[in-house]
Amino acid sequence: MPGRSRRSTAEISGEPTAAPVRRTQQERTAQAGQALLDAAEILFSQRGVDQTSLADVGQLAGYSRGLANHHFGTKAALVDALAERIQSRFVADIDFTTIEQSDADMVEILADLVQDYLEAIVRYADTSRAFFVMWGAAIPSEAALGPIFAADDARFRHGAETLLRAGRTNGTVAPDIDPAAAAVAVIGMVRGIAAQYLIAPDAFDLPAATHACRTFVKRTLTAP
Amino acid sequence: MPGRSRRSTAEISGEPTAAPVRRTQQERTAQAGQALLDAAEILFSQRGVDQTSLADVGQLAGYSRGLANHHFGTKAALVDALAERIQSRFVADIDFTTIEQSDADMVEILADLVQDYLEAIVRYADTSRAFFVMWGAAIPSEAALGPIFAADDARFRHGAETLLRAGRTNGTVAPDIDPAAAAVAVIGMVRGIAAQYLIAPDAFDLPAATHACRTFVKRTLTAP
Amino acid sequence: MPGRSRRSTAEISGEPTAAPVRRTQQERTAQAGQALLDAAEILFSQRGVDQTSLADVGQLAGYSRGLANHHFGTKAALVDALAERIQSRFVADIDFTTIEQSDADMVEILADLVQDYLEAIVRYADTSRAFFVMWGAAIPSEAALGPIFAADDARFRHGAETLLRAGRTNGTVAPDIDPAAAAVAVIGMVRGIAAQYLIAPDAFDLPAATHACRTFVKRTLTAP
Amino acid sequence: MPGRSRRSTAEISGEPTAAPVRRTQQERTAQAGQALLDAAEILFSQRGVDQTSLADVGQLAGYSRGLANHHFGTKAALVDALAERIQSRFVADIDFTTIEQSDADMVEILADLVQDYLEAIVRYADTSRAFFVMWGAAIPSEAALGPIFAADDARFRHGAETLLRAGRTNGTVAPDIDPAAAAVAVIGMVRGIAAQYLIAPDAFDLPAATHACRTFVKRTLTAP
DNA sequence: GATGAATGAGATTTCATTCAT
DNA sequence: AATGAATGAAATCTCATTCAT
Repeated sequence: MPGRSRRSTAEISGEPTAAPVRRTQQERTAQAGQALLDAAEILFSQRGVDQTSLADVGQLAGYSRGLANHHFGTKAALVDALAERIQSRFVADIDFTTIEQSDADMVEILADLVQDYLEAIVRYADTSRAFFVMWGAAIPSEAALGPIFAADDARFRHGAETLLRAGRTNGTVAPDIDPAAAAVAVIGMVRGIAAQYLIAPDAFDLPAATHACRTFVKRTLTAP
Repeated sequence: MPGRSRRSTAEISGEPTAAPVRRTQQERTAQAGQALLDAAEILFSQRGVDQTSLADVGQLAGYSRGLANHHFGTKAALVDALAERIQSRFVADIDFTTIEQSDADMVEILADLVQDYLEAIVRYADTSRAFFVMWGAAIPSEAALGPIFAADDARFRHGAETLLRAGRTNGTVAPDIDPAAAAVAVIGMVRGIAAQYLIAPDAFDLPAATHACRTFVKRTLTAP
Repeated sequence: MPGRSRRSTAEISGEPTAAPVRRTQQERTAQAGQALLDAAEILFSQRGVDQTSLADVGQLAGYSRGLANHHFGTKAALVDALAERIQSRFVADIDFTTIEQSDADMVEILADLVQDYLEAIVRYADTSRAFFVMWGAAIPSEAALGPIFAADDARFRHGAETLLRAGRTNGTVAPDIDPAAAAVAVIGMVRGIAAQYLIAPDAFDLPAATHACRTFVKRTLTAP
Repeated sequence: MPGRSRRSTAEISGEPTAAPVRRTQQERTAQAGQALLDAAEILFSQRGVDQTSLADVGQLAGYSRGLANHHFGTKAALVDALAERIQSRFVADIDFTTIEQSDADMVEILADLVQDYLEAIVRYADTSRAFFVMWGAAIPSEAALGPIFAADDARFRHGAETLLRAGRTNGTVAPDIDPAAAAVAVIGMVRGIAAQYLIAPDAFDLPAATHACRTFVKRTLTAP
């Protein structure tokens, strides 16, 4: 999920948006759609996907029991739409083409991204939890969500791998590092830390773990 | 999940066990219970917890539609029992009291455990997937499974932390490492790699990622 | 249904009519109404009344999801309107007052009508099927359509009875025939043949059955 | 439908059977199944298939809202089962092999069957109406019931055709009659009369129509 | 102990109808 | 006049749970 850059200011309210003045049909529809996704996000984060009914979503959004189904057609479509929205909101806005030609310290950049990600988990706890709930629901081998989250994981790994490859080229990443394998490990580390945190937020010191995570990235990957 | 030591020989059949020689009632009950858990493990790994009915579990186990409920009382009890069984089977059989007095290289031991864990994921794919499915189901803030898996995570972290603390004492772990925070990161890394693998087993090279994971552990934690 | 005379040229398009030159509002409304009925006819014949939604009707007619309801007010009104239209289109254009004074062979006239009817079934298959679908829907004792189709059946029987009565008067129909009862049997025969055909058009030879039907009428009713 | 021989004494109660003492599971199930079909028969005859919910069926049968679905799995299965039951109850118990070698007057036999059928319609009005309701529901070209009732019609036609063919062989049926085509007409006649009657039982004199029907059969088919 | 029939709550989904544009 | 968004009732179907055998 996250990976959003530090200066991002996007807002995720977390509260069902009260419907203000309405204009065109299109706007009404778009507004309803967002309110429904906001509601789904909260409910998924609290109860999980399967324990949330479409009627609950519609009502928390301030609409009728039937609207969620009317708007999305099926529950699967709602889940897809929410996954899509979270992913697009949190996709790192990194210009990889620029990076590939840069002389910057790629390890430092990666360490910052990792830190951003883990800090975003706390800041956008509902959204993050909803994301991880869906990520977990994607694990069963026959899960419909599987391909969607597999693609998301792949995109993330690819981003990290690109950074590492650029770092090997410009000499800031240790040459004996396998970029693809290290990307799996780094993405795994942040996802695994986030999941532990979301299951039991008070069980450990997240800032300390975030710092440890930085240390892992920097000590292991920096060119000697 | 795993963390099981290399020499472990525990069996996870994955198939409904054919009933052998008949013994006492108690043994028959225990056997039925194990067969039901075996079946639940497979179904959870394939479809997830909510998409699996108790009737399915009973029938895949080779018994009646009603047995799973009769045996466990409620579905929640079955889920708990399975979580319990997987956790107890995979608990690392490490003698921490011995370790604490040892002067072995704690980083090496940890690296081996990490590798064991990731190799076990492939070997016991059904069991592992069932575990991660339940782990994911524990993320929603109101999830009944939350405390169970929070405790499991804590036990794991505690094991790693104990190792690291012993390593700092005997000088094999870098003194600037925070054992608790590093434990979170290491456990996160293996769990996160495992989850990525289970969502899309063919998306990356797991042995390479396992090697990268070892590298992270050794480079970051080894005393200079 | 049918009973239409051979020279009838009424058109039943079956396709959503493409809107031609625009005229007055009233004409546009009437045109939309016809297009909606055309669409309903096709859908009823394919799926039945209850499996057809008003939105489907509007869209097949080339209009919006909402128009069918807007135009007819309720679904029941649309069904009534379609029943009405089919019945009025197919009403036999026979001048009974003329016939009653005629000395034509009434058995021959009836046999021709019967044949016309069965030939029209094939020619206007969609319309016919829609009619029989609604006729079937009129059978339940509490069916709203009951009275409508009861009246239609009665009109048909009355037509046949009038012919037979005239035939008895002018000596072309056997005197021992009960006109009312024979009318029931004749109408039943054509309706029953038509229904069998519509349920399984390839199950028998309709022209042969039509010929057999003529034979029944002529042999039974002709005065000796 | 009918065609049942005169001496048949099978009972069709038409009232939800009060559940008496229960024995084995199998008997309980069979009893529930019959009670559900009895209830479905009544409801279908009153309201039609689509206006009858599975919950209504269960409750009229004296069971729970959920039983109809539990027992039959889907609504389509219930409809099939009822169609099957009515057909098997009313299938003419005629020994065709005997008939084919007989010297009996086949026209007389057919006329008796036709009369039996129409008299059964009145005697078993609920069952008959339920049958015709389903027959009507089989008319839409995409109806799932289509094949079921097409097969039933075909069986009936085949029975009549066999009689006529035997009659041509033994000289009791007019040689210029096409057995297959005449069978379509005869079956059509009784079905069509029955349908008219069920739509409006008071609109005409059924005994008179039955007599007319006999006349049609005898005058048309008897060998000169 | 084990089976499976029966219950009934709850979920998704469809759709006629109402209402705002 | 026409569109289509939104509502809410109702239907089918699933399934944990209870109960009789």
